[in-house]
Amino acid sequence: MPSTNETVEALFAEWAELLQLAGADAFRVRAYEKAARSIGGFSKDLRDLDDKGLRAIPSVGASMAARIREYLETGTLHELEDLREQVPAGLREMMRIPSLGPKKAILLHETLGISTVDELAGAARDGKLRGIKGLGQKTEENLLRGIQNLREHGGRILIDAAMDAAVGVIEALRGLAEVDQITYAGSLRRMRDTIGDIDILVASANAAPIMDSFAGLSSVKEVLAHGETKTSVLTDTGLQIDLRTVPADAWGAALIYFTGSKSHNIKIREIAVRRGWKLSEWGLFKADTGKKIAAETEEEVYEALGLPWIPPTMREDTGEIEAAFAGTLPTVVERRDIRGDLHSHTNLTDGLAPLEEMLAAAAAAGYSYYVVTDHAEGLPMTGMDRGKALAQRKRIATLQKKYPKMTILHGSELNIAKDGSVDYDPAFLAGFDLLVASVHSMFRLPRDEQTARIIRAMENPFINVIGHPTGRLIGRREPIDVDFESICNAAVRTGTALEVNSFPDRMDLRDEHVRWAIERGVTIAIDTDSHAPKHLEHLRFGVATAQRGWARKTDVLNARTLKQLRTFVEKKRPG
DNA sequence: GCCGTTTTCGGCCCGACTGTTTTCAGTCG
Repeated sequence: MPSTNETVEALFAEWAELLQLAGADAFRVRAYEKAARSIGGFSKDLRDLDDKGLRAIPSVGASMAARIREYLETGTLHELEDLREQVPAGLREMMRIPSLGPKKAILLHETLGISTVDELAGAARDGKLRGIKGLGQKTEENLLRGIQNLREHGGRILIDAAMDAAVGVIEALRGLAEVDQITYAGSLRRMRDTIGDIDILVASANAAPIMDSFAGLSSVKEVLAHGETKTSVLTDTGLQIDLRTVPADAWGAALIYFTGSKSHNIKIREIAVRRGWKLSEWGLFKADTGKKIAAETEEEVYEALGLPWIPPTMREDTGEIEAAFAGTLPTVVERRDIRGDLHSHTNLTDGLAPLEEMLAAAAAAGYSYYVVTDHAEGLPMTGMDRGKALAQRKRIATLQKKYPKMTILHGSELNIAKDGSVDYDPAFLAGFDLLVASVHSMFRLPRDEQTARIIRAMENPFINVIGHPTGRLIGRREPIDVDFESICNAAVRTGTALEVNSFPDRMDLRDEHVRWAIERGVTIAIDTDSHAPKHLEHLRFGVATAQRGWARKTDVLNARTLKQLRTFVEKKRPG
């Protein structure tokens, strides 16, 4: 469900790339990039803003505001259309190849007439790149390898796979005598829902042996760069891992730098520059004398800049720096705030483990309550029926005796039909403690129908949580098309929570939706949708997604006590 | 193209590494 803001963000980002390829001034390009990000992260719908409101968006001036207005009124951007005519679309595609930026793309286009990735691959194979100034044999090899890798792996991986790879490297290197500290940084530390490459940071006074060990790991297929403080490799699964080393006394500055995001870093560096300082991965220094001001910990560096420590998940330059200065940076929800899971399965339906094992895992996680929500009769493939549901409820009552500290609740994940109705009748629904309802089919309904369908489900007094609200499967299925604003309003009006599903290929709601939702007063539920005991560990991804959406503990239904949770359910039910 | 506890014009983040250079441009994060 691309919102207007997301659509305009994508258009401006494309505009920035096309400007680069048209040879425009670099600062002008950056202005478009900044505006794109700023619009994408803005919490009000562009359609609801007048010209003054548009210009209040950071990095949007008179010119950008006029263009946004043009798009809102005509559905098109005539200058962008002109640029598209001027610059072959294939050149943008070519810039996805590592080591190929706008300058080389232009050079290849102007000298050889190359305007697609395929043409480039052909030209490189035929040796046609030789002899062009600035391009040698090595460049030719790198481009061919880059194209192959792009075709085989095509970009980003899910966060759990990235985490496994990062932890693997860390475990392999942690034991080296030269390693003082080691951790992952980059988009993995910020917990974006997909990860492009992995950044590992090491504190050490003697980097060379670490670099060599890293380059020699058995999973390394190819060493892309091997310098004194930085080594980049490609693993056998096509994943790029960058290792950087810094002295221990620069750890904090380096961690900030390598955690990013890039735009967050740029903004705090600008703050440093305005004070006559210079911030880099080596520390915060006085620009004139080079005297060190701070470097050892993240807290010290932020404090020197006049800022509180900002959680990595919030470092996206979507207003966190301004909020930090104003003292309004929210204290975001933490893993330890979560008291239970509201969405889980067993092998009674499509889970992989029996009830006993799921409960044991939940108790081990320290939960004070846990809701078992197997699918309902509306999904025939699961073979569920009312008798089985009631039998499960009985078993739960028996098993409850084993868990004095954890209350086991009986729920179900209902299926939302095309018209918004769900499984079972009200009398049967009333027998459950808590109910999740989710879309499992008809993902391509028109926006009006899809929105009405979800809202009707929320109006059902027995439904407490909408599971994976947009239905996306990252890389495999687009989110359903709904009017998210209306969904949020209905969620607040009906007392229904929207789920942040922690499953790595869902992450749904996603970060931006969470931010929109909580700004509108929506209660969210951070669930794992576990189908096996080990899936309970995915909770941290959901918590991180909620943090990325600036959710506080008070915004989260399952950060509340059991009594408060029951009140939330009872308040909606009739009678 | 944006923006202003220096400014409505003249700035705009910083450093590592590669490749093809013989002093640096391009790319990346």
